[in-house]
Amino acid sequence: MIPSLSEPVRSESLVDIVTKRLEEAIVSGELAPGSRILEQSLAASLQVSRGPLREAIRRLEGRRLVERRQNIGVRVAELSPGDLSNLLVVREALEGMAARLAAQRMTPAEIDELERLLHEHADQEELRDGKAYLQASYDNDFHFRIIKASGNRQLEESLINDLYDLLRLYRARSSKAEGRAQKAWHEHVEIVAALRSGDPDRAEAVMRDHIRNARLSVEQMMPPAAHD
Amino acid sequence: MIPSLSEPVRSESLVDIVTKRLEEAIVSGELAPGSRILEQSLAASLQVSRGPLREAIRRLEGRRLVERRQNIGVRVAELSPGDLSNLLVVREALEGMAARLAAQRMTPAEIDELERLLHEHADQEELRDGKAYLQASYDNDFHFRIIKASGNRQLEESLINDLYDLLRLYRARSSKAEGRAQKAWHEHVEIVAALRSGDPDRAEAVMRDHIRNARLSVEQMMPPAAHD
DNA sequence: CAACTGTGAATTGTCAGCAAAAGACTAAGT
DNA sequence: ACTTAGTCTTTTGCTGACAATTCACAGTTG
Repeated sequence: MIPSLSEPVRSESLVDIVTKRLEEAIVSGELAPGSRILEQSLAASLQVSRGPLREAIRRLEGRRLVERRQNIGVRVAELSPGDLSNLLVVREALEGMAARLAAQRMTPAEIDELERLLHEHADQEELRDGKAYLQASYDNDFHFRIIKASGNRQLEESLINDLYDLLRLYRARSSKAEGRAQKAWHEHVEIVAALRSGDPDRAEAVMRDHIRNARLSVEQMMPPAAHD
Repeated sequence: MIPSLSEPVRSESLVDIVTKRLEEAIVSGELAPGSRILEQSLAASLQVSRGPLREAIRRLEGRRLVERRQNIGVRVAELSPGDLSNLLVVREALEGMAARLAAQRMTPAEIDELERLLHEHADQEELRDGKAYLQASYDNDFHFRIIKASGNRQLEESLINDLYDLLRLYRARSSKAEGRAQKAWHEHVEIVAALRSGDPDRAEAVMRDHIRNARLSVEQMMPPAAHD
């Protein structure tokens, strides 16, 4: 494809590229949580010098995706089961609010689109013969749409740029709870219904229930000693 | 004071020092929102080379306190009135949740302490002869205590390390609404009462009302055109 | 006189090298 | 055998220099 002439020729800075690459590697599990990052070797394999790499790492530090210890080195952040539970509490608060705002702002057309997504996924799931399965991309898409429909840019950034990245840190190794998929899908149906009703209180309550259930399901699978 | 022997002798890295210094300068208004940061001159005045300064800036980038544009430079983040309003919505969601959790965890002694803070401030305010005044340090202290009492480290970091810094960006230039001080104090009384009752729903509702009122007060003072 | 082009200064982006700290390994001593 | 001291290697922290880009301003042209 020929790029538009109005677009800049030059690509982003090395720091931007490296940041994205690292972010991708971390949330995908390519760089495992807790694993150490060696500047020299990583810089070599990315074909950049240590300067830009260090700056990219600093940015991820600000977003809590990596942790640095003085003169020791950088590690990919590691979430304890307790941290995960705590993050899901934060998510419950924020996405509950997002659903509240979305209920007041979403157009019927947008809600239709959301419902279409819902049924499309239901069909896919039937093909899989009832096997517990909840495709992450569908789930993300469903939630992202509602978050974006909130019309609150700060809320959107807090959730999508910060919180979801941290959550994916965990999701990279532990898959979703087994029996949750079908239940979660029905909760999505409830959410769409609440959004269509336009009732902010109901939308927030239903969304919070949904995320709270996800948290309880996760907590049930965790070693009880690790709850703190 | 003599430092504990178990503490390291060496100070933090230059990046850590510069990060703190910049953060302080930004939230205090010493570096005004929207103002440009020149690496060379700032590095010179801080007596460090550009490397550590750039890394510190990258960290603040990750926290959205500064914004960088390719080959142009770095600016201190600037919040529109709409952004402020949006941030207060996020705060309402998060601190509502913090109050909910705190209601279930705070000991009577902690609540007494909170109440002591409340009345101490009331006395100070009487001395000021009814003049509308809400000391920022008191207000922060009040809210911080509840946030920390939530026992949720992720929630605490989201609020204190991220959100409050962004909010202070704005507070640096526009002071609190005039008539709010007394009302806000009474709302604080309500919050303490709710916490003492141990009822999570009530605690969350009262805290959300409090922050929502603050937002509405701010929105009233803003140019209506800027609400988006 | 307006608009465009070209030149130079200022600023950001990147790199390589040096200094300092931490970690690993060996060897000696109790 | 276990601890301790010493040395060597690896890795991080920091600096200065160079390259690339942007911005400001003057000169030129229509």
